[in-house]
Order: sequence, then structure tokens, then C-alpha cells
Amino acid sequence: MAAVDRSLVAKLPMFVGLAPDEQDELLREARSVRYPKGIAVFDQGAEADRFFLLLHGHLRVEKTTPQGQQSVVRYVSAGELFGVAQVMNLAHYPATAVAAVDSIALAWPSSSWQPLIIKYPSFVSSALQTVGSRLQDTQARVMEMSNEQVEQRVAHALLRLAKQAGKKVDAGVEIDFPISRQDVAEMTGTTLHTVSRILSAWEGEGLVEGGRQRIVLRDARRLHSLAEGEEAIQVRKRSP
Amino acid sequence: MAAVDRSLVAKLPMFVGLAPDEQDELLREARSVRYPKGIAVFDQGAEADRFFLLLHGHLRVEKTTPQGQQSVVRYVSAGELFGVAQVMNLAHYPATAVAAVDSIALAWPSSSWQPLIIKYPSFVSSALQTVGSRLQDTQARVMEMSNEQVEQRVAHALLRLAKQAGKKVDAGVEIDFPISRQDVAEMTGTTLHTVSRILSAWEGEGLVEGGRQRIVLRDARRLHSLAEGEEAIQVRKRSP
DNA sequence: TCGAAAGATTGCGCCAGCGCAAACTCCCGA
DNA sequence: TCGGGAGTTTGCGCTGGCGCAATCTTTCGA
Repeated sequence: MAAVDRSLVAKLPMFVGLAPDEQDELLREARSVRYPKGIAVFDQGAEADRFFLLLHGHLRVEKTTPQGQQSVVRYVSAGELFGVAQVMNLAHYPATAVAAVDSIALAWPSSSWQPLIIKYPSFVSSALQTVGSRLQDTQARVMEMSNEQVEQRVAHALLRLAKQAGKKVDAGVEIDFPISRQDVAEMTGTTLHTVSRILSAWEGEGLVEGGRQRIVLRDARRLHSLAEGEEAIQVRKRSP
Repeated sequence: MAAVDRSLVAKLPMFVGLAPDEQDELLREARSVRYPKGIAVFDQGAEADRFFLLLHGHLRVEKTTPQGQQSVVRYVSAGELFGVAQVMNLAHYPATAVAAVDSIALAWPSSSWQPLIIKYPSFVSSALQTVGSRLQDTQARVMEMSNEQVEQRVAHALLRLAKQAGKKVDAGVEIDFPISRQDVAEMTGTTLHTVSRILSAWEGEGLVEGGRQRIVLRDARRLHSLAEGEEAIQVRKRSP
């Protein structure tokens, strides 16, 4: 572990409003840990003995059913709290968090949480907000899966990813970590094959640009109108 | 409004652990309000100026897209906090809450929340837990919609409803408030027609018993195995 | 440098569930 | 007591997207 400098976190919402020595005190209980790409920060079902703040990198949070079906719950970006299972009174992590790229996180022991509630109510408010906005996102996803076609859902997913982890490049906006067709399928409740077909069709229209574990959005405007169902791209089915 | 007696709430998790005079103080800021069946407690998009505790009855929480598609987000039962939008830093309610039966709720002004955080951290923990378990449920729903057939999803939905608001009757377990096929469809992301067909098939098998806005589970065991995909009922399609 | 594995693409056939439409039943208010 | 309307059931035809399978491409470790 390394000593953590206050400047790394002072601007994050849960630290704003705390005095520098309070920030230091909070940080003293945390450890900074490096997670190479592909390594799990924690596994679904494991005892929730720590909670985390991602300092650098991106994580993929995934959940598997007893039957072995897997879904991508969300991606975590730098600055976000995650693994707050214990905070919601869960004894075990409900999902697995895997480093999508080399990442660094602060880890607090769960036992720090109770005292922290009393001493730093603003930190708790911040956790409540984190969980709250996660709830909003998840509910939005339910609405999408209820009411939208697969193509719209994929468009929404890409736009959300680009907003959360988009990097400007010449061709447009690139999603800043490796993401496979399979991952997108698991985010949108469809199959790898369908996603591949859709992206191929979009690439033909100049909406996106693909590659192995790589997606670049070239025309966010049209993707938006796709997502809202205002237009549709003909995904080739069968030559007549 | 009526004065609220401490005994009504003392056993609820957010009040346990508070001294009687603290309970009284909390209650003094709240008003008790009656909501006749069909009346909205708050509307999606309205300013989130209050948060609530349901004392009696059942609410249906529903969300509508800009395009007018509607989903049932969840049902609220007595003893639950709801309308905690402001708590997650939302200025407006993200959904509408409608009384499914005549109901009574305690309402606090949102302005009570900030002081309350400082003074009653256990109340905040409880809110965090409420939101947390709501997040778990919503994520479970996403998993279902990603990986399960419509029939399994309907089975899951009914089992959840029965657990949350089931009333033992001769024939089995009845869902304790009026619920239409349309409502079930909006909970499971399918259509009224499909739900109707499925319930008819189940009724033929003696799994459930129906009626206008009424569902009785007769064989929870088999519904479970349906929900887990271990068996399937033949929903009639077409006479050959 | 080469081979294998992981990821991606594409074709083909099928079917669960939706859209549309019509009819039926029950409850409730005038 | 008698509509009227809300909720429900059912038939029919179509199709979006899945399952399966084969092939192609890129990356990376030995």
C-alpha cells in the first residue's frame, strides 16, 4: 500500500466540505490498491468486508445467475464509490467487479463505516446519492427493456458509455476501455450476434466505427435519434 | 391532519433505537394524510417537497416515458419509506405514486431532511438500506428481463407480490390489493394480452385463480419451479 | 515467427410473443 | 333495473431477434 495524498480526492463530492485534517483522517483508514486488467476487485457472493473508491481506471461490474447467465450491471469510472454492499446492510457482494483496464482503488474496511456515519454525515449523504443515482439508472434500464427495441437499447447503452467514459478522437468519441460485443449484449439483454449485426449495419451508415473490443461513436446526433426511436437503420436480414 | 401516536411506528426499523422523546420529535414534524383509492400521492415530475412513510394501505409506483409508455416500478406496502427523491438529491419525483387501495401516509417536508441527517444517523442508515434494497430488486428485475422468458418473469412477479402483500385465503395466497392484467404486464415488460393468456393457461393447470383485478396463488411450489425455468406450462397457441 | 485462442461476422431457419381486432363479462352508477 | 364502460379473453398472422453453425480476423504468448 501507499500513503494517499489528500489532493487526489479533495475535489470529489464526498470529500468537499471536509476540513483537510478530516480528509486526512478518513484517508488514513484506507489503503490504495492496484488491480491489473482482468483482475477481480471482489467476487459476487464474497463477504463484503471492504468498500471502495476508484481512483484510476475502469471496472466492469457483472452479475451471474445461479443458472450461469451473466449480465453487465454497470461500469465504474474514476471518482466513484463502489462495493458499498455493507452500507446497504448486505453481508455479501451482490456482483463481481473486474478491472477493465489497469486500475487503482482506495479500500476501506467495512468496520470503518459505522463510526464514519456518526462523524461525517456528508459522506453518508454522498453514499445515499451514489446509490440513488444508481437506482435511477437501473430503473431507466428497466424502462428501456420494457418499452424499446433492441436497436434502441444498444444505442442508449453506447451513448451512456460515451458520456461516462468517452474520449474525443479524430473520428468522434471513443469508449475509453476495451469492450466486446459480448459485453454490450450483456448490458442490453440481447445476444452477441444481434449486437454484431447492429453495429455492422451502423458502421455501414457511418454512425460508428468498430474494431476488436473497440467502439467509436461517429455521429452521436443520429445515434440519439435512433435511441429515441425517431428513425431506424435497416439491419440486413436476408437478401430477397 | 391528525396527531400521530408513537406506537404506530415504534416497531419500524427507522424508529427502533430512538428514545421515545426522539420519536415524538420526529413525528411532530410529520403530518398524517389519507389517500383514497386511485388518488396520487405525488406525480412524476412534481417538485419533491416531501418524503413519506406509508402507515396503511398499498401504493402503485409508476413511471411514464416521454413517449407515453408506462411501467409499474413497484408496489409500496405499509411500513415503507417512499418518495425519498429529495434524499437522493433529486429536485423532482421520478415517478408517480397512486393509492391502490385507501391508504394513509406520514408526510415530512423535505426541509426536515438535512437537520435529521445530523441528529438521527440511524434514520439515514435506514433510508440508505431502503434505497439499497430497492436497488437490489431493480437489478434483479433487469437480470430477469435479460435472461428469462415472459412466463418466468410473470411467475417471479406474482411470487414477489405474494410475498410482499399476500393474504392467506382458503384457496391459497391472494394478492391483497386490486391488480389488473395490465398492471402485471407493466411490471414484467410484456403486454396485457400475453399476461392474460399465461394466467388462463395457469388457471387451467390449477396454479392460480383469477378474477377481475384479483389473483390468487394456489400452488406456490409449482410457480416457483416455473419461475426457475424447471418446467413450463403449455400456453395454447393454435389448434392444429 | 507461428499457432492457437479469443473475438467478430454472417447465413439460415424458426418461434415466442406482439399487434390488431373482436367479443365477452362483470361491476357500478343512474 | 338497465346500460355503459372497464377489464378480460381469445383468435390470427406476422416478425424481431434468437439459436445454431461455420468462417474469418486479430492478438498475443511461446
